[in-house]
Amino acid sequence: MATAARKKSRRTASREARRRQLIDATMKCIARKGLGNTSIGDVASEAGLSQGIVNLHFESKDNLLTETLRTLANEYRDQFDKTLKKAGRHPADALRALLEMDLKPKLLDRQKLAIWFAFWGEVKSRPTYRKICDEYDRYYDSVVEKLCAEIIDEGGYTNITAAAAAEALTCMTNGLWLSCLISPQDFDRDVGWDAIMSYLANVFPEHYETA
Amino acid sequence: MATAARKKSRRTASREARRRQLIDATMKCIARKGLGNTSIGDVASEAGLSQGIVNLHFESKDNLLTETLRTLANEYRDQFDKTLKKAGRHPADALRALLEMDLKPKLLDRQKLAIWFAFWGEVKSRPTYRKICDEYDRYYDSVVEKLCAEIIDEGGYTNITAAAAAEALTCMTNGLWLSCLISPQDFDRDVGWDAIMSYLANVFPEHYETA
DNA sequence: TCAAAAAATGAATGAGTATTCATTCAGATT
DNA sequence: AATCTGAATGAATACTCATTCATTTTTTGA
Repeated sequence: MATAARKKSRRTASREARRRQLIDATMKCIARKGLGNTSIGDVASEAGLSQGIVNLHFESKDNLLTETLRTLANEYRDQFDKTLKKAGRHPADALRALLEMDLKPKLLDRQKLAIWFAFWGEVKSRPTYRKICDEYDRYYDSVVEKLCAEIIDEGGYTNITAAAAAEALTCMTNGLWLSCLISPQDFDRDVGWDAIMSYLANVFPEHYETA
Repeated sequence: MATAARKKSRRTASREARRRQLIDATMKCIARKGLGNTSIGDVASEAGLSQGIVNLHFESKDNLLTETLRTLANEYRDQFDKTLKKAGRHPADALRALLEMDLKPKLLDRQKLAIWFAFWGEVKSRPTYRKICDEYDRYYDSVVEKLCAEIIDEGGYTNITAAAAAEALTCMTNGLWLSCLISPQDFDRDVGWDAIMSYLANVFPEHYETA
């Protein structure tokens, strides 16, 4: 009947599913409109839900944004750990796999990058964001530095310290993200990969070959 | 008399001086409160002027922000050009000087970094910001790549292309900026410099020595 | 010295937005 | 079927903020 036709098929979902749905909507909005111009109303309508839904599930906008950053960071860490586990025992292979991961389309898409940079852009004025980013970064740095140390040990390299190599590599990937964001036309994944691989080949010649 | 004592010594300034004053105030606000939370009122009171002053001199907030980004970018380019000019003819010296400049306290302070990242964070949703950043970046990249090409030519290096070396170096400095922003406690200018120098020493061994 | 022009002010306007909450509704329980 | 529960709604509230503009202050130059 008339009512059936009008029925909007409204559904209720579990708390966790709704929160995740709203976080996904938030990410889309941030990528499209920027962090500063994303309103709670935007998020709700992106999710196809009503005005009050965000405060119902997250209490405040602040909270929603913090949880969004955490979710983003967790996704990255999961990728990181999965890559590390799959890569096997050889430190040189593991390191290569991690760097490759950073350039894989899945991570290196402008949508996701825009969200990372949106949060990084507020790091100075929002201590919470800084702390979250810092916490995760420390972990990646320690893993990469350890891998470099093992490679240096294996190869008996004296040309470089593990700290310097790790710093160089992590900075390079972060810098590539910025290039991709700012010059998408011009950005070439292969040139990026060449830059990283030629670094490895020059610094750890026993472990990596020039392309 | 009474009026003289009360006189607030209000002054009018030249159009250019006022604009510059307001841009400086904008930068301070962005560093302190973030781009999204900086209001026109904040800027005005940071400058010690009245509510309507920004629209009087810039017509709109959008305009003020765009002009602020341009000013920031111009400042960087001036530094860049001055460094290049002062560095002399040898490409290896010029390259080292440019990289050193990126790590100098003057540029590498969190105040300024916060502003850069604030704008980068909006690049995806504000095409104008992207275009401005892109325009300047292209120039730096071309200079650095040319220097690398000259060094490669001089040294007869076959281990790397100029494009890959330039990409690696510019990415590294940008990545160092991010480290400095996110982990200021932990960040060590010397480790950053080591990372860059060890790269140069390994890739262009005829031109740079290990520290 | 004084009138016209320019600069600056700050109150008023109106659009937008986070948050609240009384009400509605879908689905589970009895 | 009747009742209950918590999810979801969306209008109302109480802000904040960009922009406008009538008015005041300062500068200019005749």
